Amino acid sequence: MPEHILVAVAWPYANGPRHIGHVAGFGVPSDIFARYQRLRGNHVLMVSGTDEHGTPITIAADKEGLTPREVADRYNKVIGDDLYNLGLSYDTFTRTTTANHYRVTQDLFKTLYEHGYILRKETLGAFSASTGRTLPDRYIEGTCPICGYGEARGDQCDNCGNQLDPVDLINPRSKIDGSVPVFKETEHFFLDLPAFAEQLRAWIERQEHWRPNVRSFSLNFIKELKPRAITRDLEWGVPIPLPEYADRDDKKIYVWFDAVIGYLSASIEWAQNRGTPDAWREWWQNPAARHYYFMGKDNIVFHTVIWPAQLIGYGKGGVYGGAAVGSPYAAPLQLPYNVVSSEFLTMEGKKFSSSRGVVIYVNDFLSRYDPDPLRYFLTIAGPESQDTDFTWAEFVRRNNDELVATWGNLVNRTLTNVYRNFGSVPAPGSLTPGDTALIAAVEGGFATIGELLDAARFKAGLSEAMRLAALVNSYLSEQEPWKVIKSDRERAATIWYVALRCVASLRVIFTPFLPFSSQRLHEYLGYDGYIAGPLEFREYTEEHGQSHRVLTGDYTTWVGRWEPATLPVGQVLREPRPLFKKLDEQVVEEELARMGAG
RNA sequence: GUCGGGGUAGCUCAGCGGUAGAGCAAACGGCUCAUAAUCGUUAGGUCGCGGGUUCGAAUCCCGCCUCCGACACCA
Repeated sequence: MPEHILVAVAWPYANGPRHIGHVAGFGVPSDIFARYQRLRGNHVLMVSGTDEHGTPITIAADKEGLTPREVADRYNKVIGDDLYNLGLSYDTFTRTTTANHYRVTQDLFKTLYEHGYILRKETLGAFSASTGRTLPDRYIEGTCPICGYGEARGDQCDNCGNQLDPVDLINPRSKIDGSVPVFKETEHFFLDLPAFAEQLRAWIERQEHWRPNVRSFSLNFIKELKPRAITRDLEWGVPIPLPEYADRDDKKIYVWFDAVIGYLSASIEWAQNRGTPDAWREWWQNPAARHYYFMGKDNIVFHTVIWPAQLIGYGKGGVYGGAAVGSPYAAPLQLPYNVVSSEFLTMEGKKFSSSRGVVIYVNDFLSRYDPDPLRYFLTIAGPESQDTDFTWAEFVRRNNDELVATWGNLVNRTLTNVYRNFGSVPAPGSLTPGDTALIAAVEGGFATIGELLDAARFKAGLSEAMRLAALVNSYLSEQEPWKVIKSDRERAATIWYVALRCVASLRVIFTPFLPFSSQRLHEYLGYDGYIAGPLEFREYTEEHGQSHRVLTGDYTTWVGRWEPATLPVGQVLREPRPLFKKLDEQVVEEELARMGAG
């Protein structure tokens, strides 16, 4: 029976282009998972969007002489294009500046406030004397009151490591323009996390299927919960939905509070856009639905503690918590089923840093290389369970010696031989025990690799798929059908049939990992339709007349099934071409020189 | 500083209580259908250091060295 699976992907922040470390953490793993679940026949809803509020966007806007909205527009487009070009199959990739998102965010805020889970408190905040804007602690520097270090930050001294309060800095100044900050009392709203501590602890303890680091980190985190500020003195954000703040433009909901709500608001938008406004409830109010969240390790507590607290506190309240007329679903909004966090990717041994030129942007990468080799590398050598290193030498090697040599070559030698000698799927004679053993081994991959993907073990899944491909190469070397065909055409036809049938099944197995090349293989083998087709952008206009672009696709028409391929004898093959390109070793030096120059 | 995660073959990584693994690189051999691709064999590690628990530890515990993260207004 098909299940409802929500694939909730971290929202990339729209203050600049994203680098390959970002998509390694949230993008590629979530897409492998979603594509696999669709092949299984499950009802997948994969949502995300660009995260467009917060101080870093306003700072980027000041720097570039633009409005925050213009910055968000620019990078929403860049990031959306990147995800499209990588083949990340979102059902809805939207943005946090839609009217829909504002509406949902304000409903959650208002409902939590009415339920008593949002507290008001006066705090001392730092403001820039020149612009009047809030200065986040980390944008203030001065002399450390403890060790005397001259360039301590407002939140922490990098010299002695002590946590600081910006009020205590000697000679504080703004890191942005050098002016002396002004400190004044300001009211803020706090999410009462301690109120949820016991429920959260009990809930997290039950999640034994979570990765151990995610679970223990979260349990540790909730030992010392304090109310957490969810508003900021900032003009760029979702307005606070209380009458006394209706006319004020200096205080907004904090970006983190609204960004996680995006998972819900994007689901609602998806349902609205396809003309079935209540369809999102099949995922959010269906107790049997499972929600998987994908993100980098820096985001864990937002998804295991803060967002669940928001959902628990919202309960069955508000506009979206209750039952819809005629809907069979009335349960409270679903909590995460699994929170899959990745570690970090480093670059030639160093931490990514755009300011220091240690960076490879997705769009730059894809302007010179194909998406599947990048997806391959980020899966087989990605930061799934620990930090891993990207080097150009390793990328070229993985591409040439693994992807091209093992899988690409198996496909190419099989298709080329069959196409040339038979033109269509040859009729096999009787199969030997060796033939059936190979077929059984490859087809067993649907069970073993399926289990690995269900458990979000993508690296192990892809390794196993590669092992199966190598098995078929080994079979061909042993059987030598190119020799056999000279004396026994029927036996040669049988060998090629066996190899081709294995390739046809591997085509399905590789689809979640390598959708672009799998689609081409699908066509070469003579199949019709999409096993992994194109994505599309659609433009939607909201009630206030503003429109925005959504990345989506018509995935229900795709034809793949996560099961051994049927390969009809006589199916006519299309002329094959190599699936992947071998890269020249020179690429390594060129890319390193490019990075040095940038 | 506090908390957490790493340190395993030349390289990149898996294993996480029961005789040390994979891929690549290296050496040798086979094949020549295939993008000079492939297949087989061999070699290669006192599993960061020092203690401890255990019949038995890379795997659990303690200490140390080292690298990397998180630590509320950095998404």
